[in-house]
Amino acid sequence: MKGKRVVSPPGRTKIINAMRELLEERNLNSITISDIAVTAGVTEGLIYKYFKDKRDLLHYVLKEHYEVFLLQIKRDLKGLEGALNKLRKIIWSSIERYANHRVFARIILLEVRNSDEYFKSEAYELVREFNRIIIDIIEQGIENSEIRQGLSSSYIRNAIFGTIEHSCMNRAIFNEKVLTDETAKNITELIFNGIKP
Amino acid sequence: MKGKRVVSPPGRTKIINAMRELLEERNLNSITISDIAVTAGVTEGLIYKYFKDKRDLLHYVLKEHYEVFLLQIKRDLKGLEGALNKLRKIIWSSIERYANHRVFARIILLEVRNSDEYFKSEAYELVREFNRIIIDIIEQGIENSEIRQGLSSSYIRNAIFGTIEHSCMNRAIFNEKVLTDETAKNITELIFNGIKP
DNA sequence: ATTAATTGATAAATAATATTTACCAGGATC
DNA sequence: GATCCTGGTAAATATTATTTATCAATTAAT
Repeated sequence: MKGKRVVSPPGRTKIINAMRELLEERNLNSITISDIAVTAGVTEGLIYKYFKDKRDLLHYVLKEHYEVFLLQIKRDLKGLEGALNKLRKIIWSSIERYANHRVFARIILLEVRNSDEYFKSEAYELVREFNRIIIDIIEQGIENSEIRQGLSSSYIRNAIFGTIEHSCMNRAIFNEKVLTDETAKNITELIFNGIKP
Repeated sequence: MKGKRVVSPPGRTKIINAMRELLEERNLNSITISDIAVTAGVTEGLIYKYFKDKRDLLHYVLKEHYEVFLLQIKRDLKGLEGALNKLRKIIWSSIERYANHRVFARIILLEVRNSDEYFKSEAYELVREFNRIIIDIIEQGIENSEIRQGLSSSYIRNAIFGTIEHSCMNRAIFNEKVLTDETAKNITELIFNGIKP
């Protein structure tokens, strides 16, 4: 019954899991192809069977993470009314994601943005999709006067995500705990005060 | 007359300049030791005479940049009164720095934070010094009621620098122009609204 | 002034990593 | 039963980073 390619071959799965496992503790640069192969229990060559190179694998891991994140975000927004309510939810959910998934935080905050290939990757496509969702909400908020006019939507987005990312950076770098609720509350309050009409 | 080690040997200077030149256009990962040596017109071995490895050289380049940045910031603050006035100046100066120095922006926003050695480097020491200056100003602002209470100083700092960094990220990545004055104005307005009592 | 140390630099060897290639075994296919 | 995918291996090769041995020109010391 199972379609054309529902399950990925065992070796491939082991490689992906090995990469995740290694990224939990170390940064990309210190992880070698050989490390990945040993951790996965496969041969180095197999990695190149399924991925172009180390970064390609990295982008794939990010893509998987981002897919579930985006799905969660979309579900979170269902049934909510009002731009600010939606933004509040997105802020909380984003922080919660970084707080509970160090690998996700590390990849996106520290590892991908310094390579050209990332911006051609499927993972980046998902990031852009998320970005469009945010921008739409902000513009809707400006339209119905929940958010004051005169500030371009991209500044507001930068403020929201810049603040979130900075607040979660030490989580990614030093494995410091992030208090999701408190952080979300403070950031939301600060930003909402800043953008209210 | 010249002191113990005022001038660095020509080869060393050429290496540092080569690294700066290459970082103007490409990311660290795509720059090889050989690239640096060729650009500098020296042999590869010489690089290891003066620097532990590629990252050590990167940190040195950042340190040089940060020294002049910090000096400028300190001068900027002279004669200013009031926490908000000082913060406004720091925001403008930081944006201006990123806007006019792509190498500086690239190194600090994209290249260093994913390695452990960075956090032991002299460059990072300077970053911490800057950070202390900011935190002091914010706390002083809270004390004399220019800034409202109840928000911890580190949240405010995260908001300020997260927003700035996010706003300058596309400058570092895609070499997009940053409109310093406009960006500074918008960010300042947004943040100050967010933190006023 | 002559020798010894230090300094700035090179060229070549070695080590570490990444990547490609050739090959193999076990199904599915026909 | 021959053929052809598929998932996989092992070994060769390429690329990049790093170390070592050496040298000429100063500088310092006798």
